[in-house]
Amino acid sequence: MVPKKTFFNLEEKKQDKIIRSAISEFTKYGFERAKMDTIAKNANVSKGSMYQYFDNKEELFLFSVKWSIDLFYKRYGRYLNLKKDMNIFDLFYKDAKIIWSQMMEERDMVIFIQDVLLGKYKNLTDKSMSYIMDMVNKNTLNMIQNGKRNGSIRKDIDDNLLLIFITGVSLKFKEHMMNSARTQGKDIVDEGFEENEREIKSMIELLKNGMGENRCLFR
Amino acid sequence: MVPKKTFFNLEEKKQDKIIRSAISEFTKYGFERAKMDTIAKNANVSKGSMYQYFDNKEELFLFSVKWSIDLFYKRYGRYLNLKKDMNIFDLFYKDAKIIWSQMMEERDMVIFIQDVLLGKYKNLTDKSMSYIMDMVNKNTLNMIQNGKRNGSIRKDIDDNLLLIFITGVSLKFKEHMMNSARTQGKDIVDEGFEENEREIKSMIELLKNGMGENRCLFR
Amino acid sequence: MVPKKTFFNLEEKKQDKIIRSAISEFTKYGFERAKMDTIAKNANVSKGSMYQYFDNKEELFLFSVKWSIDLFYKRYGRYLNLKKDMNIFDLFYKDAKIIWSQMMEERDMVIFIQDVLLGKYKNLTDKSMSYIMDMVNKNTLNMIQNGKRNGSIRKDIDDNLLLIFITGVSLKFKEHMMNSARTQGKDIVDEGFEENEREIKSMIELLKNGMGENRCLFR
Amino acid sequence: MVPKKTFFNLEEKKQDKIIRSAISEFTKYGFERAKMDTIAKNANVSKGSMYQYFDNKEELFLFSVKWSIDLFYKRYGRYLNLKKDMNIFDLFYKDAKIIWSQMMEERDMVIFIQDVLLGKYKNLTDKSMSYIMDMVNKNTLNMIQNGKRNGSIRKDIDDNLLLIFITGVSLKFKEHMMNSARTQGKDIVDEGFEENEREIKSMIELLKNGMGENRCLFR
DNA sequence: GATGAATGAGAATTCATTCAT
DNA sequence: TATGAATGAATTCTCATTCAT
Repeated sequence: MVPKKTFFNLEEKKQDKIIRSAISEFTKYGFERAKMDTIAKNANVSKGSMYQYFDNKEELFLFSVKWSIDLFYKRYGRYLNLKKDMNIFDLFYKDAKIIWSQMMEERDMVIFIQDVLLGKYKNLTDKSMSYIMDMVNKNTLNMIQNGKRNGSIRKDIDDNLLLIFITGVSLKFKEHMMNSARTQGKDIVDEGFEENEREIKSMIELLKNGMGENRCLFR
Repeated sequence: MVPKKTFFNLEEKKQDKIIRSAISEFTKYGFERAKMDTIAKNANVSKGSMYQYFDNKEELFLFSVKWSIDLFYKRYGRYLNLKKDMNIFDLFYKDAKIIWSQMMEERDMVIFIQDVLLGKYKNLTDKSMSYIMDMVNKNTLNMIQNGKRNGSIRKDIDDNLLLIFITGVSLKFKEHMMNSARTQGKDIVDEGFEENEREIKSMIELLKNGMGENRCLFR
Repeated sequence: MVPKKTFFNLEEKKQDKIIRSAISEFTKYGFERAKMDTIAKNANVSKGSMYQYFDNKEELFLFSVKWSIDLFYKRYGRYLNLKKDMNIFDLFYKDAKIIWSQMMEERDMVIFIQDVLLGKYKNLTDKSMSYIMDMVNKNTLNMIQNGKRNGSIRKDIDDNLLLIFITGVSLKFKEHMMNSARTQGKDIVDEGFEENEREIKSMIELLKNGMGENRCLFR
Repeated sequence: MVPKKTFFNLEEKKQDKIIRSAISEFTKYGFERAKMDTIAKNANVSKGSMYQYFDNKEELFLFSVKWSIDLFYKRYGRYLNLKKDMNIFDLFYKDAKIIWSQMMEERDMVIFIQDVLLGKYKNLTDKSMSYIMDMVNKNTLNMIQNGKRNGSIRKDIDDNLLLIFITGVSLKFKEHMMNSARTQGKDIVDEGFEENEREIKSMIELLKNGMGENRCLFR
């Protein structure tokens, strides 16, 4: 998962270009059909150079995953963070909004991460996948525990089941949003978001109060 | 997606063996790395024959998907069916139980279907994937509409969002169960199920009433 | 060192052609520079087929070695054999004669074996080289022990040193003969052999009685 | 075979280091698999610099050969030299002893030279190999002629055959010693030599008097 | 002179698919 | 129909050599 140092000697801009080229190719074609040659060319780099940076295609892939997650958190982590009084439902809201806005400028990366999380590359990532899952889950688990403490989350259900519950909804919902974004193209941006916002809120409502009918009306 | 008639001329047992061999290979290695040769050998069939039954690897894959779904419904469909008064939560319960018991004898197929549903083969299945998704979603959507009608599901939220909601939880939860089954090995069967049953019920509770704290106690 | 069974399914003629092509290529260019493609083409076989017969270039090489030795012994072994009363000097004589005549029809193979014995492929063969060395040395060692017993070889010197002594001379002398054969082309055959015979006899004289001056004249 | 003058501008120490690094690499991996990069790194020199010193890998190799021989003769030549009354058997003795002691401190170089002499690099060296062979053979041939003149070597056998005879034994025997040295590690030094000395003397005995039984006892 | 990043020609190897028997 | 040998396009990966700094 670690590129050779030669990679880190490159200008950051170039590093960027290479990884983005890789991400784009992997997302488009999957791991096997992705060609090193194409990745190289799209990054304006020679095939040979790629092998000075990475031992092989798998290294490149694994590092692309790490890079994506890291970048995502570096960029958007602060939005997600984690004020004492923030609860998991706000997090879901913010998270969804971020994903949505991200889809506008970083669609490749977002889709790539989504694919990874959905297990599209299971065979490859099982090894080092823990890295991402840990990162993602730790945060959520934290929120859940906070929520239990401050009374916004019910205490009678195991943390891990709650994690599965929210993660499941979250993944599928992100996928749904991404499909919308994909379909709508890059132009929608704001108008698109209104409709979207309504959906996000509905989802949060479901997370909070479930889909059963006779829920408390006064809430 | 349609094998040649030669395939259907085979004894059913042989058809079975071939598809199961394919499923196992695809699950283990993904589409690209799956080898026709290995699939053939594991089915005690010659490589050449495979091409008398299927035009190419993709056909084989696509048919394997169809076959899996069909078999699944043939076998377990009656359990899922669809009495007028059954609600989606009962469905979830049954579904989960089935998956669990299925993992014992048909783990390859179950995992394969799960992978397909999670989008691992998106690139391939986009074309004809609709087939399954339709089948699965139509059912669920039906239930949702039923539920709304008979008062077990809230009416203020869009059908499709409810679909996403329940599907998301369902997928992730199945994955969780499958991992448990995998870890525990084939021997657990019954003991394993007690713990499992508790989890299923917790999940249904969450689906129904959400994870928020101040839910109505009188329910 | 073992080809896949597919190789042995081939007509013996074809097997022959393939290995001879390999031997010729290895001898001409050494292991690294030898191209699978060329070997395949010269054997009227496709590159892909080569990999149905052998796992990789190294397997092919290793098997070529084994094949050469085996063939050599199958063909000429009987000449070398090993009558009770044959002594090592006769063996040397026969051996040299065989090499010489072999150079006429099997020059590639002979040169190849010679190269292997001389250690040209040391890096590759160290692993399984034992096979040949054993074969060659066991025979010679036998002769030496026989010789000691029947009084044609001095007993005051360690078997292994005698082995080194005779092997050293033998290798270098074969090389010398091969160079002659190479230089003279294929036409010499018989005339060439007269001169050759004189040399062989000189060598045996040296092996027997050494190069010191005051050797016993009555011998 | 001639490095660029830039090479000779280097401190002698550095020249040394570079060539030794090359020798070590060539010996370990053979010419093709030897990497310029590794050679450079082990000599604490940049890959680019290597190409300021040598036109290409082959030049480097060829010069390494020359350098080895020259060094060998510079260091040990005086021991070998060539007093009027020295005979070839003394030479063999000295030679062997030197090799043995050399194996202790210059094992890389010794092995390298041995490989060259055995023809491991035949394809490469054929061109300029004459340089070494000439050097080595001229000496030996001289000795032989001396020996014939002063009565220590029989006159009835052709010089070149005698050359082959002694060279063959010599090469194989050196190889044998080198293997011993390799096996025993660097610590043996003196104890190892006793056993060794016996072997050397046996070899000379064989060279002088041959391996035949009924040699003259009065000698 | 020194450096090490960049290059790309070249080779090994893989495997879906074809096809003669 | 069944077989499995044959094929070659396609791809990964290597490394000597060049060249800008």
